[in-house]
Amino acid sequence: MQTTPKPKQRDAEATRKRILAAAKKEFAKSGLGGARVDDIAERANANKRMIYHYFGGKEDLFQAVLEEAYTDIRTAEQKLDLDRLPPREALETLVRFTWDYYLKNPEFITLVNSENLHRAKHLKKSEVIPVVSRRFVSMVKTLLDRGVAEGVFRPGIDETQLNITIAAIGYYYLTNRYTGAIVYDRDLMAKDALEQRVDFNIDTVMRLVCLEP
Amino acid sequence: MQTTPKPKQRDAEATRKRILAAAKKEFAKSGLGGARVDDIAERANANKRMIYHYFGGKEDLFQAVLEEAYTDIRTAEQKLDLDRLPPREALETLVRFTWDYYLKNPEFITLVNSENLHRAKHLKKSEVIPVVSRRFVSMVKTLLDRGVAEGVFRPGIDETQLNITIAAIGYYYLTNRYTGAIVYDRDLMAKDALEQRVDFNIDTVMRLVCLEP
Amino acid sequence: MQTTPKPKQRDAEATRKRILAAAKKEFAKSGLGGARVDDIAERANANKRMIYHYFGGKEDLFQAVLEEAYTDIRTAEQKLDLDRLPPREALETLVRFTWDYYLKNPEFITLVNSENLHRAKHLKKSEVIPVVSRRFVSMVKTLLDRGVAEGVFRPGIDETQLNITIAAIGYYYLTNRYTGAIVYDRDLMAKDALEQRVDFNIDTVMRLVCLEP
Amino acid sequence: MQTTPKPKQRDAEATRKRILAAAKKEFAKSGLGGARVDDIAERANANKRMIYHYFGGKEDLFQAVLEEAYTDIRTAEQKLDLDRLPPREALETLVRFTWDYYLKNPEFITLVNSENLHRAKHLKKSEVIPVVSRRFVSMVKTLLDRGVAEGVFRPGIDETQLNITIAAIGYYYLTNRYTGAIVYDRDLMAKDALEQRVDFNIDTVMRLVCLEP
DNA sequence: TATGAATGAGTGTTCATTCAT
DNA sequence: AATGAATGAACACTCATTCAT
Repeated sequence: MQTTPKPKQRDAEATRKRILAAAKKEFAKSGLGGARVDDIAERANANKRMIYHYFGGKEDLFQAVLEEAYTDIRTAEQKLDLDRLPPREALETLVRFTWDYYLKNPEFITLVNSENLHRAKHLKKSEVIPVVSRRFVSMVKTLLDRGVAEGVFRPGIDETQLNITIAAIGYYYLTNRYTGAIVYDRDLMAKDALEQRVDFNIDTVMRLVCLEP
Repeated sequence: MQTTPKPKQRDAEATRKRILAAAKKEFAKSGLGGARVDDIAERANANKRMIYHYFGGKEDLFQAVLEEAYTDIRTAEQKLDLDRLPPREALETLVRFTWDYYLKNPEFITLVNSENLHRAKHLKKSEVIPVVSRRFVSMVKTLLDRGVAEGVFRPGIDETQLNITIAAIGYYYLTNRYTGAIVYDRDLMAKDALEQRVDFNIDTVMRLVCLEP
Repeated sequence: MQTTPKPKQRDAEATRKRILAAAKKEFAKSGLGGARVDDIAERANANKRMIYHYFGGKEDLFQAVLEEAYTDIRTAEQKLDLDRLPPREALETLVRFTWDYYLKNPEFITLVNSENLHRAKHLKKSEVIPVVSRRFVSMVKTLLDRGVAEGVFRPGIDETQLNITIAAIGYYYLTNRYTGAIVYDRDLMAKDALEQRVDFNIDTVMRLVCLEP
Repeated sequence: MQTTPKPKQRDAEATRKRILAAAKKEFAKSGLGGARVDDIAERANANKRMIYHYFGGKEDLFQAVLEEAYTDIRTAEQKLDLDRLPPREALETLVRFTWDYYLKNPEFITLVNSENLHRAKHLKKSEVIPVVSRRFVSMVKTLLDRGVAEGVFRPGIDETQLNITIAAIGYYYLTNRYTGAIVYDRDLMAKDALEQRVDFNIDTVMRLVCLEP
């Protein structure tokens, strides 16, 4: 297993971060139940005992990983600064960003799947998730309102339904790429396949939202 | 735990079916790694040894469950008999069916997620999956061609991309309903929410595929 | 560690008994917290897993051991058949029996100490203990009443206080024999020391209970 | 957990005392094996490292606690100044004191039990215990001799047997109060129960020792 | 076909203790 | 003197699987 080097000794914050990063990878690879505390410690180049020292236990560590994962994507979305773009460009930017983010951060998808297998038990306990989520939803709501006001978006589109659809068409393709490769007998991760998919998704959303696609 | 009654003694086929049904529930609830062989045996009202007798082991049992799950949905799709309907009705029927099937068979989604966590390891070994999959893909391909020929569908739509999108917009909503409830601060499983979603999905697909939505 | 031979293979009841006997020794030697499940399994010549199979867990096993220990001493007391003896002989018999039992069954004392360290948590859950205890107390009560009626015992002696004192003067001597040996600078377990003690205890109780000691 | 305030920084002796007091409570609550070094440090409001600095280790700390506990009770006994009282009053005073001391210092009993579980391993290493013990035994011996000389005590009573009995009838009642409450189906720690017991104990000893009880 | 006892490798977690500052 | 990060051995307990009947 790939391990992160221990930069200096006795650096509490660094150890904590190494554990968190290692845990993200292991949880993404094997899920909450399948991940092994030993493996996380080994990958983090840390003593297993430190996991309990810093996080309390495996599930608390999983919650910390989840919170970080959600905070990261929500932060990146805010940085898109959609307000500066015309509605159509902003919408396309969001769809493409969502796709790219899932593609470059495959752990996010697996972590979310794992959390849903456990019925969002850990997310429910989180205090930070509702905060960042609200900001995200209102960002899209603002965009929709602006597009309607400017006469380019259809009115009456629910921002939650749209959010879910934008996520769904990228997320599903990637999370189910292994079974999908067999069912559709295709290499879904080939370069052209990925480009074809993101174009298809942008087209799907544009036709759904815009008055003149 | 709910157990299935043992109807008569020494009924080989019945025992096999009870085990399969129990395994589907347990695997759906906890994933491949999280499901317990003991629990499956208990739920099936069968001796644990029988699982090894009939299926070989936990992973073989999982493969059998998966194959059945895929065969079931593919069989149900064929029964839709889309050929008898005009293209637009056929397409809407397919979208609605997909949604309803996921809703009524929530195990399917969790099983597929679990299999993707394991990179389709078991599906790869299956001989029946490619057969039923091909039939499904060609069914949609036929529908698309028919719609184009009749001048109601846009030409050039890839049947795999469409299939994936139809699945995605239902599947994602349901598999991520627990985290979704928190992120969007809504009861995604309320009756109106479900109705609203299927309508939204049909609208999405119609706008994507039809020339005059 | 001394292990009990495994007489025949696949004898459920025998395995259960071997585990129970081994557990009694280990719990007596090290207390509930100090005893090791591995050591119990090894001593019982059984697989560790069997402990969980038959008893559920370490604490349940401890409770089973305790219940057996209490039932054993209470059963032995009933076999004294004090009713057939004149009151004074019966009383002396009881005091001597109590001493001898503690001496020959040193685990009993350590188990009870351990249970008291845990505030009788396990005894509280037991259903059998109250039953056998009541029978024991009423046995002594009957004896006291008979002695008073026959004019040989002082009236007004509380049977619980007497029971506790009879137990105390033997139990304390034996449970504290290690620190006692240092404090009193004597070998408290030498043959004469033991004989001297039981005589002293009988004398103590006789002077306490009888009208003419 | 209740912590002792840290009065000033860098007060070596105070830190040592806080640790000792905290250790006594934790060892009394959970025994030597069950007590946690972390908990002791936390309760003492001291750094865990200090325990090793001042005492060497957990077992050395336990020995220090034990030595203090024995020294305390022996010192308190000396303060009774039994020589100033007539023999019968002196004896009653001793019995009552022993009871009261156990009642007010319940840690003493649990510590002694714990030490006996470990076969007096730590007491054996102590140099102070034999000294204070000898003084205690000779105090009672002197009392017995005086009583005999004054014609109020029976001659020939062994001071060690008497000491053990005086301790036993109080100690056993209190250390086994949890199991006792279940066996005798009584609240052994109720105010009247305690008063009744000390009276019973004094009566027991008086009848044992005095010529005319 | 069916049963339930038995197994050994592993799980997350806890512990007393030591190291570096 | 004092701190808190770090360690490795152990701990109770669990698991899929096999054996004996």
